[in-house]
Amino acid sequence: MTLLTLDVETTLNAPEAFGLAHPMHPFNSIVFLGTKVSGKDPLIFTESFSEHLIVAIDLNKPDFIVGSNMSFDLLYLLRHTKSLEQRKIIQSQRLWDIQLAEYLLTGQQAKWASLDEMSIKYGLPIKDSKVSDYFAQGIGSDKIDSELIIPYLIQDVCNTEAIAMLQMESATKSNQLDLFLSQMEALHCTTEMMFNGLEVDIQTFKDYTVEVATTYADTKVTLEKRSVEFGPAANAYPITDVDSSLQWSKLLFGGTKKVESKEAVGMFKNGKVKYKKVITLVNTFPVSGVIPLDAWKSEKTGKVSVDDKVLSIIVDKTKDPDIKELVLLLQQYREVSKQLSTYIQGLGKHIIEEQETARIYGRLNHVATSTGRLSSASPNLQNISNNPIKKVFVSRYGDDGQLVEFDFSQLEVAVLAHITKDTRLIKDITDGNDIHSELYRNMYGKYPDDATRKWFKRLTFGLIYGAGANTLAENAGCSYDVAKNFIITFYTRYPSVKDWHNIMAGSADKLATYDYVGDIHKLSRTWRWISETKRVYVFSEYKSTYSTSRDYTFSPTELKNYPVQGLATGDIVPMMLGILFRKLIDKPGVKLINTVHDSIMLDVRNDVLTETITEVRSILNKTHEFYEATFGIPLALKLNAGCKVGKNWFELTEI
DNA sequence: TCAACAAGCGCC
DNA sequence: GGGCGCTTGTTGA
Repeated sequence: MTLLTLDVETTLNAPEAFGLAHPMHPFNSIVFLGTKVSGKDPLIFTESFSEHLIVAIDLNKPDFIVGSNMSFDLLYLLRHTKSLEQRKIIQSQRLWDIQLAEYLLTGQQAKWASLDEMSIKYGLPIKDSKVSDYFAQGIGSDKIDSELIIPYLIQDVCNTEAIAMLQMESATKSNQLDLFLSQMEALHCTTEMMFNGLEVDIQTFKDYTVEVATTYADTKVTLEKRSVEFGPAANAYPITDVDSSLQWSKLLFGGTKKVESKEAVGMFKNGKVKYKKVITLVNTFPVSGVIPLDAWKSEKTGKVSVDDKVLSIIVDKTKDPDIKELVLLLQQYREVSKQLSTYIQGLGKHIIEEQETARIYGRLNHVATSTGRLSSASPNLQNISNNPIKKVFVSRYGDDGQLVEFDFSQLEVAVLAHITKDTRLIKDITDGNDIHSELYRNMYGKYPDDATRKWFKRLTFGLIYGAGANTLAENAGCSYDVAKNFIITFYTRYPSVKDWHNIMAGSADKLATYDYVGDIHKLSRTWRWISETKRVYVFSEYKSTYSTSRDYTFSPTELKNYPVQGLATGDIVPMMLGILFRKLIDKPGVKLINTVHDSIMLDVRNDVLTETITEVRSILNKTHEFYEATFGIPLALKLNAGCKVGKNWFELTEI
């Protein structure tokens, strides 16, 4: 086994808003590259970084390139390459990221494990903190004495290599290598996506900014005016900040306000009365006229929620037209304010303009979630509103290209069918039956219309996520009896789903053990469950909300959902990301640019559009074959992917 | 003054 | 009901 371990030290020149070390920022570059080949001494390079790496690959033919949080290093190295050929050599290698490996080995418990943390765990010497202190102060490697940084870098690569060796041994023992290798391929893919970034149309962005900012300003002024004018009761809580949910709660549902008054406490020698400022708490009048449910009250603060759901209930129930108008206005304000601050200003901060391009380079994280899903940050490109803001994301090829989005159809339901092996659910999905409509018919004897189906879907998803009848009713806005009846209908139609839910709950209770923290055992138990892909899930007991016989219980929702979410969007989608990466990386005019849980987005030049869509579709429709080839287990049903194409992310049409 | 927490809300 | 990340206001050291 030959490992080629690497670590880069870089400048920290990007503006604060980007994160000083942003690997795609033009102000940043590598200062030192440290490499180590198994059995040899480490080497330090101060120039021609990618060339040196390529020479090392060529000479040593490593089995793996090893690093910690490798996408960081790889993005720098890819940026430093001078040709596509050089990039291909780096990207042809297999990877072993010790941070990702640690995350998988610990059942997603070690999130963002640092090299220091791992060094301690694996019994290795940890480094002097002087260099880390400089980094913490925003001083880049170019400004640090190389006498100081070189030993630091050498120790890093040595520890990284040693950790990788121990992890490989461990992963082999636990039979997890298939999963690890698949996940490392996915890491290559997401690194490529981060490298490519998303092209932004600056003019569209500016126009949309003006539009939303205007609406925002108008709405805010009106809302402020109305909230001040408003006062059927003299002691209603005064709104001084329309962004404060606390103030709205006190206005709508009552609370306390501080009232300042003067109190005579005696007399000065000159005969004047001596006063003291006194602050008294006064109860304020609840203007909404709606009695809040206990469920709306925060457990920790006792505050009554004024989220959108509660506001809608007030709008429905209130008899006072002024209240209704005020609350509707608040809902409008909340919406436009979210758009402006999170999406317009938030995205704007991340645009990097260079020569002819304007791009957003977000981060796709592999070590952030409990289920193995990917997450996205800086900015989060997985929660962009489905509204015209998405028009700003366009093809980098301009009029000569299109954005293409592939979506797995009802992925989590299909994966539930696979896990539970429920024959009816497998048949429904395979035959293309709409499970929501079928369940509705089972319950009511007829098929639903479109609006009814849309409402009814919430019940299906709620159940898959593990909700009980109470929460189901609350969330879907139906009676407890309807929710209860739905659960019976679902479990009757798909009995193996019921069995599996019961088995998970029963096994957790039966097989859980008390872990030790130091030498004291924890009050709550832990259950480690290993999936067929050998991904480990860790379930812990929580303090019961209800007063049951036991103080701590497992969350049934976690037990029901982790395995489904994990297999679907933690194992299967990343596996396909890795496969697509290998198939598409050599193709001119095709760029992998983003993934949102069950979807994969490409930027494609028009001259290769048709062939690319045909190829990707055919690959994704063979997901079951890749699954069996990767994990040695047949998938109980075929997965299907849809495809949408368009000039921008908002205007995509199904093809 | 700053960091942590809470509320709220966007996506799958 | 599950999983995230970002923005704003609040709170408390």
